[in-house]
Amino acid sequence: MSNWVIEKRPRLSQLTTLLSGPRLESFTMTNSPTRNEFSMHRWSELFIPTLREAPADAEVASHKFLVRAGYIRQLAAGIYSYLFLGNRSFNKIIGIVREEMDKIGQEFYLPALHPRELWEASGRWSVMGDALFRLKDRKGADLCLGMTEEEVMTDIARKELRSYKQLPQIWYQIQSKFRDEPRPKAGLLRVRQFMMKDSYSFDIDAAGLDVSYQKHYDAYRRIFDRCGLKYMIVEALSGAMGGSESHEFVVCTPAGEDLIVSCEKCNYAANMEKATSRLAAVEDLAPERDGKPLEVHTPGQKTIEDVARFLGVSPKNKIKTLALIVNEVDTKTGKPKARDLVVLLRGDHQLNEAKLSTALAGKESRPMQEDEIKQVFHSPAGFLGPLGLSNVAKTKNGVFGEGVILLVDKALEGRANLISGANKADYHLKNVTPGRDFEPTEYADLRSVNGGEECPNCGAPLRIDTAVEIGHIFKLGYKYSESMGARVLDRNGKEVTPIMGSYGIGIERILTAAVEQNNDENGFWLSPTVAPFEIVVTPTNVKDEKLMSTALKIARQLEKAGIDVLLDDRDERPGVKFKDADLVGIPFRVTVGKKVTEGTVEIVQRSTREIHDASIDAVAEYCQKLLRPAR
RNA sequence: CGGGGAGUGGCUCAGCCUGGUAGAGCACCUGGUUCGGGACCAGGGGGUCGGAGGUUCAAAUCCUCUCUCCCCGACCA
Repeated sequence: MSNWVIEKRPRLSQLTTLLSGPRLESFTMTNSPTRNEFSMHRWSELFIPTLREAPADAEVASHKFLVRAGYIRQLAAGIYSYLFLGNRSFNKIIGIVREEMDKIGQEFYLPALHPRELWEASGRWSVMGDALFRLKDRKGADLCLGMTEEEVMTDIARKELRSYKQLPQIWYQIQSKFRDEPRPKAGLLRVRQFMMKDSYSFDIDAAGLDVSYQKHYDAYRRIFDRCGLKYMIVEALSGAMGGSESHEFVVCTPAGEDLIVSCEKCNYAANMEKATSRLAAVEDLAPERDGKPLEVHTPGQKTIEDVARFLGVSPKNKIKTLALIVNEVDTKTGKPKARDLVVLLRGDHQLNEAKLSTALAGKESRPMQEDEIKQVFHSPAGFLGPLGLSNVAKTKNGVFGEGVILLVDKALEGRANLISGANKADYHLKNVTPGRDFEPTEYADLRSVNGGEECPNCGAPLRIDTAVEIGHIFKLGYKYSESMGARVLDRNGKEVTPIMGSYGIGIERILTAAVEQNNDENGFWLSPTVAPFEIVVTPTNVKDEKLMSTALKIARQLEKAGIDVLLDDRDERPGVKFKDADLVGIPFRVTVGKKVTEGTVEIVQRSTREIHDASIDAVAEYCQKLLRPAR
């Protein structure tokens, strides 16, 4: 019997003895250079259920390949099990995150199950709506599953932090998070349970927060670099409540759901919720007659395009009028109340709901119903405009006064002789000039950027890409520390509220993005730093003792060199083994085949398909050289 | 929540329209021949046809209800 059979891993019965015995610590399963013979990873003994075909319900590449490669299996909509390979890759990603985070902060492990009271203290019990998983315990008390851990972290801070001397603090954890997504999709891209690294910083002042923020910015770059991702850092919306700065780390891929605006020339990049652009000048129409608003008959012309065509003008000279209702809370009674909101945009522009929400200090809005429109405009939809609105609200110190809120996009500021609806069926108005014919409550940036518009920094054309968000950092400000009552004494013995930052990384999104970024028709490849194994050693025929002993020898050499190696010792035809090796994401393959008689084996790079011949004794050295750039 | 689609062996699917008691390919098990890109031959195991109710002598197939999954939209610090 050849020696490789003798050295097989112990059977389960032996294993039990080993695990209960004193050698427990030597039987670890991680990538350890001191691994013993027992821990050699042999494909024939592992559970790596590869599939020839993708499941019918998989659409995006990462979903298809992660299932086919035996990384994951679906348990329910948006809930996945990670099998052996998936978990290994996962743990490597987490390892990198942990190493880099440990350089700037301290790891905690917090509960996933939170009491209602905590989320009521921050106000998010009601704000989060259906996205929050809620449950009751046996006593009927309300609990929820954490989506993020601002509340828990801030709770610790408010109970423990007393003095400026204890600041700054950066606390992080790596934990399952739960979100009851209305529509989970695309495999691991949008799920209901996911692993997240989340960290929180507590500083005495804004300058301190800047430092904590920058530390995260730098750590995130190191993390994503080490994971081998090609990513972008873009400006993001910091939220309506007190936030001042925010960046998203994104990977561009058609499977993504975020829209990213970036400049082709300079380094300007922002997500759609935040992006702005410089607009090319538009020529205003010449005034007609006396230049005052003038009714024109426009029978049945309801859409912007209809009217523009009918009157022979560009949509850029038209005002788009949107009728909305804002949900407010009455400051006196504390009861919810609805308020009319009219938004004006240039005819060819689209409303950006995130920007609108910012302009409304975070309040939610919805389109008006037909009867509400009638009541406010005394006109059917399709012919709405700002003129004739009664009781338009004024702004005092940034606060809206009583009346209808009229928000006008900045692209309309300074324009003249525009066309708007006349608030009368089948009529529009010419010569409408903002500031003269009507006074807005406020001008604001409310529109979405279109591809091809000019970069706000340098004027070069902007492009729009879809992307996956893999990390997000932002300055929270005082939102949680204030509402939950975290206070410390400063240098002067005065009580102050610490300023916070919050920072997240989606662990499965790193894996997903990597697969999206690196795949072909046969499978995908990962950076050696996050691949479940760095090298797979593939003897083409396991019944050939010469091949098999050589393969085993090489695998041992590689392990001794500290390389994470998988030995494909299955009694399968070479084609099957090659196909599987191509599929499962391992970046290098050592093929032990017919060239062994000449004393060489092949080293195949999965990404490029480059083949290098190496002499059997020099394989380890060669592989180390290949792996070095990634490590 | 609105619209669309799909649930039949582990995977991909056929059968349903026109009811007669379930099939293919792959995977799996045994034996044999093979062995550098998902082999071949022979034999074999495996299915409450998503669930419940109804119609019928008889239901994967027709009817009603329901559950689940996928896609588009709404939604999404």
